[in-house]
Amino acid sequence: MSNTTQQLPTVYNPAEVEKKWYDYWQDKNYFHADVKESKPEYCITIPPPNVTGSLHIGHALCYTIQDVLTRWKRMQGYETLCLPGTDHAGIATQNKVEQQIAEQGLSRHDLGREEFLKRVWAWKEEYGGQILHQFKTMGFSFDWSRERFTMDAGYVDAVLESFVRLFNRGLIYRGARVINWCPRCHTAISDIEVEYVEQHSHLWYISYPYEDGSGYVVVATTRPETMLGDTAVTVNPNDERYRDMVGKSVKLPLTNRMIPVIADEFVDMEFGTGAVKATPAHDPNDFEIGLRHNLPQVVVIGPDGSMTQEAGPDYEGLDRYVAREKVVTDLQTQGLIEKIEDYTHSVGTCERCHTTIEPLLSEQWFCKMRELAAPAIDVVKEGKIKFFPERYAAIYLDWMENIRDWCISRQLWWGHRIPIWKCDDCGQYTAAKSQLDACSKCGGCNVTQDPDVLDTWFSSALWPFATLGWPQKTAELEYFYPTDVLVTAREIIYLWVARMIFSSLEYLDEIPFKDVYIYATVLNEEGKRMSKSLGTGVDPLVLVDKFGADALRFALMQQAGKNQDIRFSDKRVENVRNFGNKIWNASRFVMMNLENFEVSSNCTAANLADRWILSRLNRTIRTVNESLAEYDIDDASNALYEFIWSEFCDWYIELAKPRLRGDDDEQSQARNMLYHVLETTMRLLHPITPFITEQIWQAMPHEGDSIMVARFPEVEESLIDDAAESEMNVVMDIVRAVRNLRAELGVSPGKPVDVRVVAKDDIKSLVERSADSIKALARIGQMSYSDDIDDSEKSKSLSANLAGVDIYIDMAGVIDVDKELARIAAEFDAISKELAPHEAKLANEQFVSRAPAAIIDKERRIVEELTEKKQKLVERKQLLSR
RNA sequence: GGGCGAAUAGCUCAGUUGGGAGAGCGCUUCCCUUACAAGGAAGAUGUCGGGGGUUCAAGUCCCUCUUCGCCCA
Repeated sequence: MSNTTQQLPTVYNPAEVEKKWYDYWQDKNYFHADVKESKPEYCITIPPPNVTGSLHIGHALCYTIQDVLTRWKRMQGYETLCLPGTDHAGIATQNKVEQQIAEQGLSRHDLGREEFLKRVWAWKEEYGGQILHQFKTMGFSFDWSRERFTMDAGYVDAVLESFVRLFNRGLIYRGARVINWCPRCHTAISDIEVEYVEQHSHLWYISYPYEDGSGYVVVATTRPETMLGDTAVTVNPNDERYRDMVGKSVKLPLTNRMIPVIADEFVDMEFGTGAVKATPAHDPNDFEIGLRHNLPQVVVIGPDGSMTQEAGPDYEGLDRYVAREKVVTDLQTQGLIEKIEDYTHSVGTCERCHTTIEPLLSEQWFCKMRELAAPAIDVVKEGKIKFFPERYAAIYLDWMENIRDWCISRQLWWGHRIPIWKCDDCGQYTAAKSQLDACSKCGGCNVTQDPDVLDTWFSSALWPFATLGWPQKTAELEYFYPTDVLVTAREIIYLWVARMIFSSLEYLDEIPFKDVYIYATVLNEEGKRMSKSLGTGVDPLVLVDKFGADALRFALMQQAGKNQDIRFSDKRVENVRNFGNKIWNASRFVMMNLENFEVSSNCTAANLADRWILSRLNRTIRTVNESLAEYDIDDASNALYEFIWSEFCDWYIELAKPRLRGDDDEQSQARNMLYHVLETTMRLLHPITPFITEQIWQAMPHEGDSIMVARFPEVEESLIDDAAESEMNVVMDIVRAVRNLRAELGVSPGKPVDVRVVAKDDIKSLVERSADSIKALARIGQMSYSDDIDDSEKSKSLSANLAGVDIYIDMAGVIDVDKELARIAAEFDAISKELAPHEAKLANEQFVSRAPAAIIDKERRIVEELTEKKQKLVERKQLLSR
């Protein structure tokens, strides 16, 4: 050990060391995992972030969890692979590049498909995957040599392979259904890409006259312009108000069409008048109703958001919102608006461009889901895949059991082009992995490939196995698959977790991962969702600059439990930065005392403090391992925080100080213990705060090249020592009591006080054995013992009364009697208050007869203890009052 | 509308099978004691959201209400 440790700065500076160690780990190739049949494996394929993305706090949380697990398992001796990559993010990426070329006044149509895609690739090469570099700042130990992208060659092959298999199984079909259409992006988008926004609008009540002239039925709607596409009025069959109307026809205002009144259970009798209009081409629910009742589907709003020819000559070509105004005005003119109410409801908007989504009847490719879903339901029901927290399994199952067919086509250019060719001669579709020149059905040459691309989720559903080489039968797939855990956000359960599961079962007949851990949503200090558009986001990299990656990681992990959402604030990270500094200084202290230190392999306790700290250390090791296994990373983090700060630093180091000034044996023992406990603690902490632990570990005597490949601590049960812990608690109580008295007396901290200890039997022996410790920690000059002391002496002293032991500080008669009496009175009240419920329990016959003996004993002990304290206070009061 | 979660110290949150209410931040007092002032020591602070119920015993289990949040429709 060099002397230089003494010159180490008293403040830990993360910026100086973090990059250095990350480079070191990469140089040593520690992140890389290979097929090693002799070793157990552990594998995570990280949920690929969007290639357009940059790191936000939710990512920081999600991927830190994965890195903690990865580092933990690696240290436990598993061949550990954490495989990174990005997702091509069809619509998001395409939008980025469209915005870019729009600055030059160009649209993608001006460039043409081929040229546009070149631009997108160029953009991807230059700006894409920025987030992966940011991951390095966070210290993530991902195997960069295996980085994947959902559009790299091998991955494309996996996508084509899976598509062709599904198509040939008859699970992919073309159909017309109501999908989420973005009139600005001109594409279908998935449910998750729809953001619901509260809007203040109106509820329009429109009268539809009965054909037979017998009056009107009034329907309420939030979208009057769609009435032009109505093909029925729907009521609930149980609704008595309308029972007689079902089967009648009404005249659809502003058109010449007659539409029927039908009955369908779906209708909510409470909404509006209980009668609603059905527009099968512009509402997903009405679409379903339409199918059940064979209603025509009239498309009145086109893909660009303006009214179609079907809307009639008065409206054709008008924007849907202009048409809304006109429809209302025209209806009012005819006296057909019964009333208009204010109404607030959620409106779907495109998450990319915030245009209001148009539910639109559209020809798309769909994937049949029932058959695929069935085995995916079973594996969760049978517990082959477990959710953490468990409750999310129900959410998954509920969605799976009510699954709808999946719209997989997108009217975009950036993505995996759908490998289907349509034959212009026979009209048949053929799916093929490579360019098709002739129709597989009729042999004709007039085949054209479908212009659309696949939903991005179609490809990312293959992530856990496509990244490991599927459809090739690779050694990686054989060895690392199924992966161990998927860590993801709850809104992804349907779109991703579910699809990964059924895809894996379909193509590999195997689950993709054993566990699914759903992490918390990160909120800001006000409890609002962090969002870039709301400006409520926190940039993790700013926090890393300010406090270090370790601090951010630990702060997130402290809150990464199974319950609540996380309210995040800088203050927490700052606090952890201080914790890091504490560790740093504790380490400096230990290292200052390790000159010429030889590591000895065995470390045995020589006294109570040693037994205690080893016991506490091993309890911490147990907690950390057990908690990580259950994804209770908050528990692991807090156990470490508590152990390091409140036990090792506050007590053990202080207890070691006098021993370090003692004889050679004592010194050697203390140094050995300090070294051992600190070194073990660093290994235990490493998965959460990799940088500082490496920095300290490297500065200590150590075996091996890096803490990240050192062995993770395992609990030694034999070192867990209840007796030592309870004895140590007595010692700590005595020290606290003396300090308390000193504080009350206003004795300056440096000045020793003389103390008389009155205790009997085992406590007395304990105090005698631990005298050096107690004297050092409480700054006691002379400490004397006796079985009792006489009243005159008592009256000259200040005292503290603990269980089995009393402490007196001789005041040489200069006690402020009034002050002391007041203190006694206050303590008496406090103890009485504490005692009352326990006495009440024991006075209760029911309790004594029914409660377990151990509990009754415990209550008796409490009462005895408190009563004794009370009694002593009474005596003391009498003494002082004389 | 359906489902889920939350309500504990001024603030942010822990509280495992029911058995003496905890931490961090903030606050008060004292202290630069040779690891650390990003620190140390000593303190103060709670009708565990309201109301019922089960039990010898409820922050913890059950019912109900209120208020927030999320997911789905």
